[in-house]
Amino acid sequence: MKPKVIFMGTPSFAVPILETLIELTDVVLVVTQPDKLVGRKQELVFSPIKELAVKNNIPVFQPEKLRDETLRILETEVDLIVTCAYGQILPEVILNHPKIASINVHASLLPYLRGGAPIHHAIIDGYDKTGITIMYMAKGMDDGDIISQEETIIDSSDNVGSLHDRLSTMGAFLLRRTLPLIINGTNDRFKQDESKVTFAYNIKREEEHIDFDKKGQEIINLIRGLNPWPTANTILNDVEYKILSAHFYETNVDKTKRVVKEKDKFGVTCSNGIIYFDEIKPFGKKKMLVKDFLNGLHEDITKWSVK
RNA sequence: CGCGGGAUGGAGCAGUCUGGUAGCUCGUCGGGCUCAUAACCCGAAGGUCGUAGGUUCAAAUCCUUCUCCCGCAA
Repeated sequence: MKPKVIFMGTPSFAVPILETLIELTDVVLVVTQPDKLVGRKQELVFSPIKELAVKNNIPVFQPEKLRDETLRILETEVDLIVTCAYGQILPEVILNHPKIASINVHASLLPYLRGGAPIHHAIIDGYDKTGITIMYMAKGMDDGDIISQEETIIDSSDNVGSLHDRLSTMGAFLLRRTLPLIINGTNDRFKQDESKVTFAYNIKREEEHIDFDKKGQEIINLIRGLNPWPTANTILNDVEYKILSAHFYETNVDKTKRVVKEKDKFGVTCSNGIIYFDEIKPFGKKKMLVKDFLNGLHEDITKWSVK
């Protein structure tokens, strides 16, 4: 007899988790964020989790505010609630509802990086490793007891895209190993070390703007930590450029924040060297290699302002 | 009809306001120079200027339609 499960999640990161649950358990209800009008055409788009649920004929529940619409869940008898990147806080009545437990799959090594953007901040904040935590849910944000963890090294070639995909797969594997232990009650359970807590809040618009007064490695981490989404930006000659990727050359610079150009590459000076751009996206254009960008440029870029 | 940007040889662009021979930087191919080269020199191929229609002696350029791409906002 498979355990009955309610799954709550929204983005593509959670898809392998739900796939694993569909295989190992009886998923009786999927809760996900409401469909959104998206893009220039304002098309109504299902979340990736809703797509998967519909494909598997699983009922979908999309409350605008879960806090005010708990009934549908409370009247569904289940053994477990599993969440992964759902996007809303769960009221305590829901956490306490399942017979066995409410657990969460979180994309960091808790107590590090509690919050909504752990993958981005793992790179932006310069962590050398991160991972997946499966945990009991508690009232506070990501502060419940830890059940199992698995770590991965953050490579210098990693960006949010590669790390996201790796952690997403890891999350599904860790859940596959941990779930049977939870069901038969033999899982570990230990508290988070509150003295080591760090936070990974959602990225704000202004945080995407590159501050060239900072050190090179910090800037590179920001660019990597925002690629492929939402991407770092800078304003050159009063036009916005998205910086998709770049590399850092440490050197003494006489003064900061100016454009430098050499042969087929260009960049901007920072406090301890030069950030050379590799892939950029000028306003209104597609992303392109710096080499291509310079080919089409017919003016002295070194006179451009940097904001 | 939410706001704005864009579409020109394989890539990135200029030319559009002020209609009059299709241009630039690369790439590709051929040849040359060189011990050699991603360097340099010479030459060549490659575009119905996103679509459809209109104005005109003449449209990449002016007017109208549609399609697609990109960013923002939600």
